[in-house]
Amino acid sequence: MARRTKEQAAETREQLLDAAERVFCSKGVAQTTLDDIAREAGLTRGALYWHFKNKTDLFSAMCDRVSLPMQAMLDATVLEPGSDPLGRLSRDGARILRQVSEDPRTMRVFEILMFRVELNDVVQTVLQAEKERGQHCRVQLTEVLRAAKAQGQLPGHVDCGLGAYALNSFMIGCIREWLEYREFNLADRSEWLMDTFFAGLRNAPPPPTGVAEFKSEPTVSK
Amino acid sequence: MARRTKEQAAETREQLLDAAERVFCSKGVAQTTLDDIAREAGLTRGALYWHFKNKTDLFSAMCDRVSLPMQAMLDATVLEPGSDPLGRLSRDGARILRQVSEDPRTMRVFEILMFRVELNDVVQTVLQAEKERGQHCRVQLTEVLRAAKAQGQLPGHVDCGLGAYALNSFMIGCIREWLEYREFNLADRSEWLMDTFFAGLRNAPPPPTGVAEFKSEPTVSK
DNA sequence: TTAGATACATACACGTATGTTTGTAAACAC
DNA sequence: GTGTTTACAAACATACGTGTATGTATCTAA
Repeated sequence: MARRTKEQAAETREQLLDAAERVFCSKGVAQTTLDDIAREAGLTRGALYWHFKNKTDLFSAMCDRVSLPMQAMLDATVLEPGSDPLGRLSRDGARILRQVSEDPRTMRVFEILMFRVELNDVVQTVLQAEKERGQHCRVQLTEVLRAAKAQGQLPGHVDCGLGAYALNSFMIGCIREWLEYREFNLADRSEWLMDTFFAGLRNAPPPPTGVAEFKSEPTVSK
Repeated sequence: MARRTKEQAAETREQLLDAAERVFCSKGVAQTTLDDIAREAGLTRGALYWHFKNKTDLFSAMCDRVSLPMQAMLDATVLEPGSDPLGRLSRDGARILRQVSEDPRTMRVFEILMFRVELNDVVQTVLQAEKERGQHCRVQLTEVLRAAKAQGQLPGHVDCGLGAYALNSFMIGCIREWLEYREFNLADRSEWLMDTFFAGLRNAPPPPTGVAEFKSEPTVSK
């Protein structure tokens, strides 16, 4: 094959990433061969090994294409100050649910991360990064809930760390279950779902007595 | 190796399933070799191929050891009639969260199903069965929520199908996030989490106008 | 204009997982 | 007590994916 211009080479790189998204999504990461991806893109493994070190490197690049922008969006919304923390949290959550259900790339990568990849050595570092992003996100959510409590939007007895965990769990669960069944239009329901969750937080019962705050708990080893 | 009695053979079969649980959980299903499992059990692949047809068969048997009892429990709690549907749902949900965080076998199998398996051909039929169990579960949850609404425990405008989806998503998300981070004692918090969720359902805002009921929505194809 | 770098395609060597076949010692039937 | 079946272990054949080495046509810079 002939050498191509830099722009053309960058384009084939994107084509390889697109092909990886599709094949990973349909066959699972471990089950797909590098040859599968190359052929899906109309190329050979030579092109793949030219642009990426190996399967791990390709997977990492594919995840970054979605994760990095989403991380930036999360950071921006959390850092932005305001007078209605709970309302903004609800709207941002609904926006994420909408994006997952409407943007094909986000949808596919989430589906891969939730169903089509297993935590092992080949993707360990990539998923470790995703895990740390999730942890970072929960810390930020806790801060926002604290601000909401300070402004009287939440009852004083709510454990903000646990509330952030519940919020994160609810959204992850909504995304996962919707991706698995796709029985309804998630975008139309995302606001109701988020509002309903926060209605729960605002009307939460007091925590059980004798149980320490979330943050002071020791990490349970595996 | 010598032939062993029937009881001893049944015992080695259990040992193989135990070993599979451990190795699947630590290395991921696709990444583990049948030789890995056999050696973890102190045996050889000969024993494995004697007791199971192949990796798929072994995986299936391992899942059934946990899924079937849990399915039975769910069915029993849903079918049992009573005067406080929401309260029983909350208690049963908390019980499941507790079991996941306290029973090692349940914990490992959930971890495998959530993080250490990818949906591909080798486990397709098994995961398909799990998926149908989930669907069946949601149908039953919808019925319970309808009963709760009929008894005045829920506002009339709540879409019970969507509520069941939210409940299921919340629990799946709680289990998934707890398994991933294990930052606190889930059993101590399970009741508060469930109560908080149902507080949200009881105080849910009315659904957006112009959006059809959950059940009448067409299935979104992939 | 030409030498070298680039962007791939092709071919090959290697390791490794799988399924199967064969071996074998003990349990069980008779 | 003998034959047969059981419950595995050990050995083998096969296939397949990876990584790398090599080939090559084009682009680019001097």
